[in-house]
Amino acid sequence: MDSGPAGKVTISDLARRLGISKASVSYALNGQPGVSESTRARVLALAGELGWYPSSSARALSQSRTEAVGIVLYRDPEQIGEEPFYMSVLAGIEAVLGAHDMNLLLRIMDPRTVAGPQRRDLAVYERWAGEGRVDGIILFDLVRDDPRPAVLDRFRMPYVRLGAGIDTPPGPRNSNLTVSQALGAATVVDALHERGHRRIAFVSGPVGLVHEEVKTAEILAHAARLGMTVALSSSDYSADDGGLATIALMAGLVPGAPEFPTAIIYGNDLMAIGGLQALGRLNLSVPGQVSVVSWDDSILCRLSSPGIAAIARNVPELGRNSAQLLLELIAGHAPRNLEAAPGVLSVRESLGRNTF
Amino acid sequence: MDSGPAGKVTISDLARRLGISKASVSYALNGQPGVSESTRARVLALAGELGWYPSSSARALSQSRTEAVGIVLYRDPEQIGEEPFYMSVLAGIEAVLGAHDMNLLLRIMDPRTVAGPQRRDLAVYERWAGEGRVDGIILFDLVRDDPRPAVLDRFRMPYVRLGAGIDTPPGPRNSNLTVSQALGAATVVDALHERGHRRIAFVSGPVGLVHEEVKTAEILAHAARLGMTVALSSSDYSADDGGLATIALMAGLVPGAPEFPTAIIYGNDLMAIGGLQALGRLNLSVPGQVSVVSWDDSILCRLSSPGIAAIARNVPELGRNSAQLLLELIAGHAPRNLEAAPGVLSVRESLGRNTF
DNA sequence: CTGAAAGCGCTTACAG
DNA sequence: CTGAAAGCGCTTACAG
Repeated sequence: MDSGPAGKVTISDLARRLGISKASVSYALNGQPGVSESTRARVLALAGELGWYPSSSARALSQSRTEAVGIVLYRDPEQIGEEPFYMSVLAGIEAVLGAHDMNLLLRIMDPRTVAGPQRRDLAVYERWAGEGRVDGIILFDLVRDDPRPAVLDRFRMPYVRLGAGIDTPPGPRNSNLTVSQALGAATVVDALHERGHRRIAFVSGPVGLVHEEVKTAEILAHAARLGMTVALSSSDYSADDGGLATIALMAGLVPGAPEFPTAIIYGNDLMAIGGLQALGRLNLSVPGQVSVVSWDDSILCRLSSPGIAAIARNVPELGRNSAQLLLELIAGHAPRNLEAAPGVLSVRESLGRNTF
Repeated sequence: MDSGPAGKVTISDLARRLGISKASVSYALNGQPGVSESTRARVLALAGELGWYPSSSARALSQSRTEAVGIVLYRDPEQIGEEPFYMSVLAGIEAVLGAHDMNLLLRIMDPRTVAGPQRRDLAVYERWAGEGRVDGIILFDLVRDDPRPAVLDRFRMPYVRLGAGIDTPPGPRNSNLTVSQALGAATVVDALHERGHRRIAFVSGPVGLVHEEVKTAEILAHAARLGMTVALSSSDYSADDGGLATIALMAGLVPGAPEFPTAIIYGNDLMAIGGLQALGRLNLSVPGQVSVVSWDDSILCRLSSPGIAAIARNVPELGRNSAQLLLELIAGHAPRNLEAAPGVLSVRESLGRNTF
C-alpha cells in the first residue's frame, strides 16, 4: 500500500529496517529453511509493504538462470504475418512458459536482407548462448546439416528441435519433438488414391528444410507402393511463388493427358492458396480437373473458395509439447524425444474424384 | 578458433592471462579510453581467441540496463494466430530492435482463463517492472481508464502506447504512436456516401478498447455531417462473433426498408469475414444488397470471395515507429508523440453501389 | 596509461 | 535459528 519506490527496494533495505542479516531475508523470501517462522512473516510483510521485487539481473547472475527461453524466426516477416502457423505455435509455447513464470525472448529476422552465404541468425544464437541470455532455445525450421546445434552444443545450451524427423536421436543436452511425415504422407496419398487419382504432384516448401525433404520422400514412397506417380516441384512457402511453381508444373500439359497431374499437394497453406489462384488463371477447374490439398490447415484453407482440403495438425499442442521438453531439459532432466500426434485430413471442396 | 569453453570465459580470465587488471580489460573491450592501443589489441585478440562474451546478467546488474523490451499480448491466442496484424506489427518492431541489438520479451496471455474481475496481464507488467527485467514496454490494445500506465509509472518504466488517440499527451516517461481514426472514418464513410449509401452499420471490436470507441465516435460524426445514419453493434474481433453481431443487426430487416443498412463496416478483418458468411446465410448478397468494408486489410480480405474492401494501413511501419519511440525513451530522450500515416482504402468487390 | 577497490543485488556455504 | 563473508561477472570512479 505504499506510494511507490523512489528507487529500487533491495534485500539490504529490508535487512536494515528489520535489523537482521541479508541472508535471513533471502532465506525468508525464498521459502528456504534457516529462519524462524516469525522472522519469515515479518520479512514477507515488509517486502509486501515496500513493494519489493527480486532483481532479475542479480538473481540471474548469482544463479546462472535467466528464466528466459529463446526463439529465432528466420523467415520473411511478411510471410510470417500471413501464415497462422507461427503465432499458433508461439501461443502454445507461451501457455506452458507462462505457467512456469518463464519468459520468451523472440527474434524475427528477415533472411532476404542477407549479404553473404552465411545465415545471419547464427550470430544471434551464438550471442544468446555466449552471453548466457537464455536458459534454453527452441529450434524451428530445421535444415539438412543444420549448423545451429553445433553452436549451441559448444556453449552447452539446452535446446529442443521442433519438427525433427522421427529418427533424430536426442543429444546430451537436447530433446526433439518429432513429427512422423510418413503418417501424413500416407493419409493424403491414400485419400487421393481412393478418389481415383493416379498421377499427382507435390509442391514442397524450400529445398533444404528437413521436414520438406522428408515429406517428399514419404510421398514418393507411399505413392510408389500404390502404383501412383508423382511430379515434384518446390517453392518458398509464399502464395505468389506457390502460384509460379504451379504454373511451371502444369504449363503446356493437356488435361487428361497421361502426364497431367490430377491432384496437387502443397507443403503449406499459403502455397496452396497461390496454387489455387494459378490453376484458375490456367483455366483449370478445382476440383473438376485438379484436386488440391494443403499439408497444413488454417483459416486460409477454410476461407478459400473452394475450401482447401488439408492435413490438420494441432499446432498449439506442438508448441506446448516443445516448451515442455525444453523446461524438462532446463530443470536438468534427461533428454527425450516426443512424437507429435499425426494430422488428420480435413476434407473440403478442393478434394474431388479424378474424372479423367 | 578454440574448441569451446569448458565453462564461461570471464574478464578475470582475460586479465589473468594477459597479466593486467580487470579494469583495463573492461575498458579495452568496451572501446573506452583508458588503455593503450597495444593493450587494447592484445585484449581483443585474446577475447576473440577464447570466445569471450559479456555476461548479460552481470552487465545488466552493473548497468541497470537489460537490453530487452517487453510486450504482453492479452488476447485469445487462437485469434492472434488468425489475425495477421499481430505478427506483422511484431515483425516491424523486431526489425528496429534487432538493428539495435535489443531483445524482445513476449508474453501471450489468454484472457479467457480469467477468474476474477482483474486483468491478469497487470501482474506481468508489475513483475517485469519490479524485477527490472526489461528497459521499456510497448502497450497494445489500450482501453478506457487503462490501468497499465499507472503501474508502469510507479516503477518509472518507459513505455509507448501503440494506437493512442491523437489527443493523448506524452507523459514524463512515455511516448505515443497516435492514430487518427478521424481520417480512417472519413475515408470509409466518404467511400460509402459516394456510392449512394445513406444508412450504414458499424460492427466495432470490444467495447472499452479506446480505438474502437474512437472509431465509433468518428464514424457517427462524419456520417452525421453527410446526413447518413449509423446502426451500431460490437463484437469480440472473432469471425464467429462478427457473424453473430451481423445476424443480430440484420435479422428481421427487409432489404430496401428504410431501417435496412446497405453497408456494414467492421472493426477488423476477422469480423468482416464472419460477417460476410453470416450475410450469405441470411441470403443477402454482397455487394448486391449489402456492401462490406473492413477497417484493417490483410490476406484474409484479399482471399475472401468476394474480396473485402478494406482500410489498408502500413502495419509493420506501426511496429517500427513504436519501437523507435521506445528506444528513444530508453536512451533518455524526451517523450514525444508520432502520428501514424493514415490508411488508404483498398477497393474490392465487397464494396458496391447502393441499389435501393 | 594502469591497478586496486567498491558496487550492482542477489545466493549460499560456513561459523556461531 | 542467525550473521558475517565470499562470490556471480561486470562497470566505474579513484589513486598512482
